[in-house]
Amino acid sequence: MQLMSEKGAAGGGLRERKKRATRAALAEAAIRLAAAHGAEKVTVEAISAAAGVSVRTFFNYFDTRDDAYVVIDADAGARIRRSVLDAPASLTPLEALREAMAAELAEAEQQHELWRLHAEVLHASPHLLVRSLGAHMADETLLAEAIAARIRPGTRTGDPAATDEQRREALDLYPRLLAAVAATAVRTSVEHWFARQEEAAFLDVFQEVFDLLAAGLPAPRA
Amino acid sequence: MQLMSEKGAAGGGLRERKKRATRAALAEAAIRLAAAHGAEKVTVEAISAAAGVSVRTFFNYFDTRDDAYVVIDADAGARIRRSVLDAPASLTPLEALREAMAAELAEAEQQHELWRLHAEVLHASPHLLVRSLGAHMADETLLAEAIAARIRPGTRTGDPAATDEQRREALDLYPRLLAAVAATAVRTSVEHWFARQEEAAFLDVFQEVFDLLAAGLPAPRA
DNA sequence: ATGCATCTTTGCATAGCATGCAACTTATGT
DNA sequence: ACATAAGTTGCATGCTATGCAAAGATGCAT
Repeated sequence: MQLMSEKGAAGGGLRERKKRATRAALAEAAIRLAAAHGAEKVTVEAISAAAGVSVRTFFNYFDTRDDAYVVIDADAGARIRRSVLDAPASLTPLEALREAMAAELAEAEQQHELWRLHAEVLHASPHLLVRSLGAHMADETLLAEAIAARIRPGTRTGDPAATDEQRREALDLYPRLLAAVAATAVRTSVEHWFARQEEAAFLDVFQEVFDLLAAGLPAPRA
Repeated sequence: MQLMSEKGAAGGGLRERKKRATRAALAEAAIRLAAAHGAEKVTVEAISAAAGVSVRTFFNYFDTRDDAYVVIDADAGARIRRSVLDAPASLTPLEALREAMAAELAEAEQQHELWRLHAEVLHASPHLLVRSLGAHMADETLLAEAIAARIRPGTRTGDPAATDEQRREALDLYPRLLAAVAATAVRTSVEHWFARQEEAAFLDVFQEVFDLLAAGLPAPRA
């Protein structure tokens, strides 16, 4: 019995592959239609038709229409957490976080077309940007756990039996704040970069944000 | 001609007062019903009936059902902005922000019952917490503008002719980040306080969060 | 007070989102 | 090949949300 199925990989039986294909087809159809006609104008019926499944099946994969717009890579959070845990001990938690997220974002930027379409769609309707935040909030709690585990190696992390409620209550203020601020850093970086694309590369903006945070948000040249 | 009508005050004609009353009645009915039966189980019909208006009228006041849950005090943002602008020049932007928000939160905490019901409802369904963030995001842009104006007094703020798009593009990274981080600070404080209500008063948690931010999120006792 | 202009509320019609259920089709394991 | 489990589909249903036009309430000038 292999330990495989990191569940983001390509393996699995025909069934799993088909499911992933269907989900991907729905997500991509949703984004392309949204980019073309505006997110609010696209009906679930249109998305389903473009992906070649019934409307009912769409709702087997996504709880709401908007979920199809915002869930890009369901495994990114897990990779970031592992990266935080595995980072050299010489790094501060904030530095480890910066490295982990920078690596992930650099990879995301490779898939240029989809990343760009996503940015466009989300930017076009703030409503979706908010949902995107929401999609990352469960991740945020898990990330806070990983940070806590890094600081205090005794802490157990990734316990599947724990409810979100329990996770939240067990957390100290510091890891919680760090995770929240990191998510905010990403969001702010994306917004600023998108507003001024000509002036700066995305990863540079991201680094500058973390520099500001590490410096305690000092008042700029008064 | 008085300078009055800070539009949160009690003044105004009968029409305005009635409108505010209706809106308040809807918001309060929504929160009470949500606290009692669960936010998702409450229909717009029930909220409208409890407030004594028609369903259609509900949608004249709120774009979506969930908006009724999250919009507590529509003028809080404006007060914070003014407070930031009026703060003594000796304070850093971060300090001015902390003072402004602490004052506002202290007042909110006075209205104990509603504040508490809100916290409960939002905490019970993360979905709404997300929408709450969204409701504050427009405010966030305005706040970033106010911060920019405080730093560079030449900057115009509160121009009603500017679109959100224009506002966003004009902003520097620093004020944008500061506004975003401040909003995150509030959210994190509320979450942590709610998870451990016995252990610490809310405003103390809030102060600690800002201390951590001002110190550059240093690694805790390793 | 009377009448007019403006704003607000309301019911009705309509479209789209979302869920439960039962029937049907397709993989998987033996 | 067979039985079981998993996935898909259509149908019925309820709720959210918007446009429109009629009716009601308010503000204002005379």
